[in-house]
Amino acid sequence: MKKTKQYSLFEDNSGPERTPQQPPGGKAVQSPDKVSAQPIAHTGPLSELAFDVESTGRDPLSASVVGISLCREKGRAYYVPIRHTSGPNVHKAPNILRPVLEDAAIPKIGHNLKYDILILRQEGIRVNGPLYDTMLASYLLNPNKPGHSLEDVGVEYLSHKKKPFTDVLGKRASFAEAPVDEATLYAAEDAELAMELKDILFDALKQEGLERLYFDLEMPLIYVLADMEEAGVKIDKEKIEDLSKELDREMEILQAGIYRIAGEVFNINSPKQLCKVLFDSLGLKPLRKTKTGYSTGVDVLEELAKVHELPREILNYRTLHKLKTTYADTLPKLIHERTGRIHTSFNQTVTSTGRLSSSDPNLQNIPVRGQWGTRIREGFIADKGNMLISADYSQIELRILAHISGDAGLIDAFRKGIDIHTKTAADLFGVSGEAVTADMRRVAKVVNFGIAYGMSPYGLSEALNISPKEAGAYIDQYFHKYSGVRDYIADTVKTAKALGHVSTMLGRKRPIPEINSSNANARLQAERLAINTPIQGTAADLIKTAMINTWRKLKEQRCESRMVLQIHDELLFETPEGELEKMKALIRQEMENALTLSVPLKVDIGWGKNWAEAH
DNA sequence: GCCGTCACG
DNA sequence: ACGTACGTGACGGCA
Repeated sequence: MKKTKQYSLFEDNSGPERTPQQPPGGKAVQSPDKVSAQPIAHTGPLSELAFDVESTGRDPLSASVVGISLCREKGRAYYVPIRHTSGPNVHKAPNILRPVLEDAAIPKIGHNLKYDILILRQEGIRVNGPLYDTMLASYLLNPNKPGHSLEDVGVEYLSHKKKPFTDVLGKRASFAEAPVDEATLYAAEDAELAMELKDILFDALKQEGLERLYFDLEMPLIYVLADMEEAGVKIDKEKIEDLSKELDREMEILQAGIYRIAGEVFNINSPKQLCKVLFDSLGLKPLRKTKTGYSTGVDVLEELAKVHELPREILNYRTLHKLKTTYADTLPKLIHERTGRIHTSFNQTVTSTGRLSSSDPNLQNIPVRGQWGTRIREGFIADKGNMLISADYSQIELRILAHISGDAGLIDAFRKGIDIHTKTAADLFGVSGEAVTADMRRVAKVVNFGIAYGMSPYGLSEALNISPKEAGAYIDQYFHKYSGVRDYIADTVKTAKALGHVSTMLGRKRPIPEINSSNANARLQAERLAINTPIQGTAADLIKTAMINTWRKLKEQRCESRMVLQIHDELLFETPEGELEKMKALIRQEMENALTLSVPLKVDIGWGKNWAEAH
């Protein structure tokens, strides 16, 4: 269907006519200081539009739009000031841009579009349509890179160094205070750069077979993540603050005990001072070194706890300190003044495997273990009249291992719904399923996890506190019983050596540069990455697919339920109580059928007034 | 700004 | 002989 709608972006000519400036050297960045100054879409349908938003502040839920830079063809970028000037056009600008940005038929080009989308929502503009995000394109082309800023990508693909932001900012408090002509030169550069990068990067995506992954998965996910970030999650401020005080009292007691046992007062949080106390004053044996001294990590202190009472108390203190400083003290301060909720950022271009990450704050590492973990999760609550639903994939990585390895025994076990750790234990110890003891199952569970990480006999021996020889025997027995897994690992490493990269089920690629290294350690490390990445990455592909499908269903069916968090194999929803039953069925349907594997997918669903109940 | 440590999957 | 399980982010200490 051919698009017939036409836009005259700046047909409102109520402002004074102005001749666009042509900067020296003919650099085609033009600087109208009024919205009406320069029509850039005066004829014909707009086939695509690169844009970039300049805003006040870094919080996309509070920042206002200072101006929007636009580019519809290479070499002609414009800046539309919105907060820079006063006058009749200032308030019209968003209204003139809205029909273009909201038109689902017009593709939008930009770098980190989720951010611009969220800021534009503060102006009441809801961006729609296909998104060509150059940051995501760069990420898919090489997820190993440490960063994908517009600066990074511009330098790599166009050898283009951006004008430093500090140049335009100078000593000014905000971009909005910069003279419009200066602001234009800076702002329009971003839109133009994204426009230029788009063709290069999207040609490369096609070349690399990453187009489907981009257009079917990562691009639609932008809208899902924007909604999740905007929704945020509610916490019970008083409950968490009370918890902080309680943790403080507990820590006081532990601290006093530690000083008494140690016979001196010192900073328990200083590994350096702790080393002096443990290894000098008390004369305990250091078990392991770090780059800077002796290790006081949890495994060392666990071992030392067998011969002295202090290490156990240090561990207890550290647990409370961690929970207090990272969660109990911090979360209440992050409640957004406008929404009353906590809003994380889901980062789509960070991990090497395809997973998301969460930051500012990280809501993917909220404590779950122990009584204190439960207490903190009780502080994550549903809004009035709502419930939280937690839906998590059961044994997802092992199911994916079963699928991609094609191992007959593993596939058979999952198809029959057999407890996989019990089954592995029976195979490792040569007993029947009924004869598997709790301890045998514990060992099998560690082996199952280790397999997906490419573990060594030594690694397993450390995890199980057994000898490397025994550990090696378990591994040999595992591969004897699960020869499909053994062959998968061998094939994956071989393929990685030949191609220099590994792939997930949906074609996501991760370069493994050290796979043929002459340095044995680097090579072995690379082999572990090669083994693990297709598993972890396919799990990421799967849950991202489920997120998009579920989100679309929620829209289609006009549900009020919202997806609020993703924690790698779990989705958290906030649901009006009246939608609870419908949602449980919908979520299960979408998550269990997101991809078709040779084994069934199983999703465990819980619900409640808070995250502890729902989990 | 790095390091060690530890919260999560 | 070697170091030793995959992926993250945030905190306090210290230079």
